[in-house]
Amino acid sequence: MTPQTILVCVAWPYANTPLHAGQIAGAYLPADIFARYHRMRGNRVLMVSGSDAHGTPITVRAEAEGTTPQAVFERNHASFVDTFARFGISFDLFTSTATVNHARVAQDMFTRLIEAGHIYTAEQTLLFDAKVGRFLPDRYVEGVCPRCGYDGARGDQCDNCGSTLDALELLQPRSKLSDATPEPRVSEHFFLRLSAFNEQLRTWVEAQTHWRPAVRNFTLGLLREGLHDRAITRDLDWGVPVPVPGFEGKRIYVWFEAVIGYLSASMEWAERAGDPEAWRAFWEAPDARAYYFQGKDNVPFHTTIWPAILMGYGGLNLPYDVPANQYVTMSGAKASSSRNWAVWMPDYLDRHDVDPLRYMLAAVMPETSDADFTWAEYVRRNNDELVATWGNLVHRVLTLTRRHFEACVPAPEGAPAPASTAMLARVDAAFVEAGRHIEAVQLRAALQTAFAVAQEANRYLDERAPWTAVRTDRAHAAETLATAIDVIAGLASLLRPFLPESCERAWRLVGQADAIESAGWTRRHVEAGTPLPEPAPLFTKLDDTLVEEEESRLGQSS
RNA sequence: GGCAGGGUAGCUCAGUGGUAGAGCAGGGGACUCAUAAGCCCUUGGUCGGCGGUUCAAAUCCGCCCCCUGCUACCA
Repeated sequence: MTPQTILVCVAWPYANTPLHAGQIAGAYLPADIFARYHRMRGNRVLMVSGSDAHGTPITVRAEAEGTTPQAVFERNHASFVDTFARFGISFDLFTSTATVNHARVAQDMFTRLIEAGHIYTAEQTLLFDAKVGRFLPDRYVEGVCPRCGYDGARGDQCDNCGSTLDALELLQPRSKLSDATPEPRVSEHFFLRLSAFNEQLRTWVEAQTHWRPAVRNFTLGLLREGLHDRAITRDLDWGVPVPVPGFEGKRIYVWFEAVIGYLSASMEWAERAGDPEAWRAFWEAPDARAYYFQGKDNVPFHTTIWPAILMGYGGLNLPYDVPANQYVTMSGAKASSSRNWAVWMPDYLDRHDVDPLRYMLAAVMPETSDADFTWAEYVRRNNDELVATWGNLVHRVLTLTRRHFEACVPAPEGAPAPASTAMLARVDAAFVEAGRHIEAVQLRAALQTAFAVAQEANRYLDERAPWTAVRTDRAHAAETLATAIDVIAGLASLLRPFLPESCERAWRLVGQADAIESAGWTRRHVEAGTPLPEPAPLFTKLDDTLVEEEESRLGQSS
């Protein structure tokens, strides 16, 4: 089979707070599992993302802290890089939108879209906060709702009556940044002619029948209503400068500029790899596929705006799939930075192992609906599933083999038992089935497929009872244990996209010295006579007191 | 309000026309290699509500209720 070319694009985290487990489950973990699988298959994979350095919330946060946007960005970017490294998110490049390269690529795209007539200028009346000297996004204006009189409506919407508002309509408006009364000012901005792409997008999306229903239907809904042209520049000083004379004080707006990061990061990767043209294989080859992993809040940007930009620019591949996840809630409530309602990744990684969380998040991955994270469920899944089903399988087989067969893989005599042949066939079938699930980005199902094999292997062992057979029929026990070791080697590969660290250890425990991925996406046969090291448990059983300790951290001000 | 997704066993969820499923929790049992793990059996559900189509509906249609998200200048 000829290798496929797979571009794995992952949402650009906003560099104003550290990452929490919900973001990991929404985009980074599924992307990583998907990329690791395709690499094991021998496919050509490029997985990129980076920190989104720009945008008003970063400047607001910098002011609140008495520091600079640059400092806020740098601190959180360093935190992201550290989290991904420790959590095993295997980016080929994790960069940022603060690079010279990114600014150049974004400006080039901006310029080319102007030349092609897809971007035009128009005047806009916006609210301006004279006290902080800044134009205000609608969300940063509060006031009295003109519909219901509620005092506390935001510039975009009234939470009391649900009306969609225009910030200019608010009575007694006040700036959330300074409490000043904002004043309307006229400013000239660039607009992306999204409306012109509406029908082209609709035809395209209708053909994407492999997309998740939530993503496709939602997008078709947007297109049915009709896209509006959007302003893509802002009166800010933090961001990528508008590359047009007379607009020196303005910046390209983040959502237009950040999605271009997928392309600029691919180019940066190619440059660093010493082959500056290497990105083209992922972006220009007709059979290359691009997958965009992210949370549901980012769907419109990846199914309408970014494709429209690509259509306008020309010559680059549109997304093949946008497997957006729903949200992971924390003990029933939406994750929130301000209320400290989240599992913060740097904290988690300081206190716990990586794979139990990767397992938990993959097992409840919110592929079709929101999923809930509780520490009780985390402990249960660790103890009942990782430790008891998979870890114990490895441990019982290896301790038994070590004790009775001189710490080497036993040599079976004669033809294998039908039950053993069936067991190995089950493992082989699981590679096909799990692979099919992963390629369809149904990762929960793929993990279940692998775990069903571990359960089956425990059943197989109980039926064959090698601990009894070893006293009466040594050849029978030898054959069973040799088979079980092959099953473990297979499971180590099957589970490795999900649990890279512990699968690496399992691989060593069955006497393998090479890299686990060199076996590819197949079961490796472990040769008779292979020496086995002293077995050590793959996972640690957790105490229930952990639940209380961790839950007490939720909602506390840190 | 509009749009989208979801509402199935105590919990977490699978199941898109043909006699309701899995894991965990609860109950019982045989075993003993293993981190008292694993294995077998079992209790448990008017599939959100009402109506309709059909020989047959968790599944298709209509209305309603509840949860989540989006609603375009937060990204």
